[in-house]
Amino acid sequence: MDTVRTRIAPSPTGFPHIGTIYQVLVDFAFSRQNHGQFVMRLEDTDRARFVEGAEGIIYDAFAWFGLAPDESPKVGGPYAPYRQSERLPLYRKYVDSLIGKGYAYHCFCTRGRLDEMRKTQEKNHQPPMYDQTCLKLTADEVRARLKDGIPYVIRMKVPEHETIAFDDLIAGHIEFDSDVIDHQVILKSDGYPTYHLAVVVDDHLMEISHVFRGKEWISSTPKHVLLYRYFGWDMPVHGHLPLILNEDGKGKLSKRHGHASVEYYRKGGYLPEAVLNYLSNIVWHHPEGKEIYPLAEFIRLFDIRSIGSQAPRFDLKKLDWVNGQYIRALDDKELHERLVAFDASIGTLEHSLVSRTIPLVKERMSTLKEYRSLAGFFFERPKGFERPFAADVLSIGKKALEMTDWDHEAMERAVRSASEKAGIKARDLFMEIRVAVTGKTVGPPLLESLEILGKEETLKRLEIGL
RNA sequence: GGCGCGUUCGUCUAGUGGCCCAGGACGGCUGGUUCUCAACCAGCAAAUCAUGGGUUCGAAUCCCAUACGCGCUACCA
Repeated sequence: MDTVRTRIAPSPTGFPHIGTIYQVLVDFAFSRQNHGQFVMRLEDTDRARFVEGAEGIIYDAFAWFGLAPDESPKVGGPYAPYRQSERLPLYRKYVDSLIGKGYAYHCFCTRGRLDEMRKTQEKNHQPPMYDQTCLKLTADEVRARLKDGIPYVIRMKVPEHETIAFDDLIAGHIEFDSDVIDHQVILKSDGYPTYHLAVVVDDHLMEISHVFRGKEWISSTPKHVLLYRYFGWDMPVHGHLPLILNEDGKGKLSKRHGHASVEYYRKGGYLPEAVLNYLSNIVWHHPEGKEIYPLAEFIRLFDIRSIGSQAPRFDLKKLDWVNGQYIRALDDKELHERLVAFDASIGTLEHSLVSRTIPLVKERMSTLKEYRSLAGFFFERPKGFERPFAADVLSIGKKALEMTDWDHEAMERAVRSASEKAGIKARDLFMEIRVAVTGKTVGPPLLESLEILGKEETLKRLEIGL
């Protein structure tokens, strides 16, 4: 069997989309499962949408998830260059061969004419497609226009009344009537190829064996089938992944929604392995019904053919749960390191103090971001209080704590006996102390927290409360 | 409008003709451990398997139609 080679081809148009990572996960896992390579190619043919610096951000994102490509513009590889903008002469050469074989032609139609044409088609309830005006041009007419310097694009021809079929690894057998396939532009007037030409040429030249991409591409695939046929090349196996929908199920996960961007998860305190695990659950179902499993297990067990075809919604609540599971599975030392890596300001806090707070807040966190709100009171006095407190009750607590040894078991005995003596519920007394010391009505176990806070600081805060 | 794909609890799903009066997870609710929250444990509610027709002794599972949803329909990817 030939080597398995998968590829991701992002466009440098901004922060990477979580859908890209979802694809990378499949590419990566499939290539590892089959002892192949995973390639990254930069699809920077759209100069209008190009964003400076986006390429670096893409590497960062991949690295954060631990899904680094084996070949890329950055690390190079035997099929360089991996940036499409550096492969322009190549596309030109293949386009010329297509023209030579009569599978593509020059089109001199202006944007204005094209827009006009589409408008009329829409008005007449016809499918908006190129009307093939320039297909009728004679060789001499083409030569003359070229000589006059009239701008042009190259379009691919499409046979009439033919069924174009392909077998999709995920979606199964798909057929299209060639009459609904447009004479797609394959080379733009600026000399850049469109996606359709570039993807076919590059996937072939880079010896990509398996193409995984979102299902939105399925309607374009017949064009690619045709192109492979025109070139006389074998087509790689294609697998179209189900789209991920927005939380409300209306439309595919879009950049309008903040959580479509990888940045959202990084800044939100999510662990990359948890996000990957969640993404794995979207694309695949564990045979034992497990929902939490490491990437290695996904790579070992997942079956590309078992992927469903329906588009799931993105469920942030479930991601939070998965993330919480991963946080709780971390040992305290590792969680500490992760917190510092996530938020450098946590690294400036007293190290041993942070260490002691971690066991208390760990099971209360679903994201790293929550550490600050959960443990903030250890490091600074509350700036406000969620509710006022009863001074008389509080003074009972203060007296009890003043006289006790400073370990939480002794403190508990002291607080309980004080509340009994005063005829108030212990839980009410706990609550008053909690609000005065932490500013909040909920939080980590009170007495253990006070033990860490220290007697002096605790009493000082109670004093202020009175 | 055309073409393509899809439709099982609120959400993600298991399920490929009898083992399903449909199982699991998230979320919700109730109770327990407990100083609160969280966590953990126990339990509850929640799907006439989109609808209508077939096929079959038997259908969530196969076929057809309808409805709805999503995707594509650019010199964007």
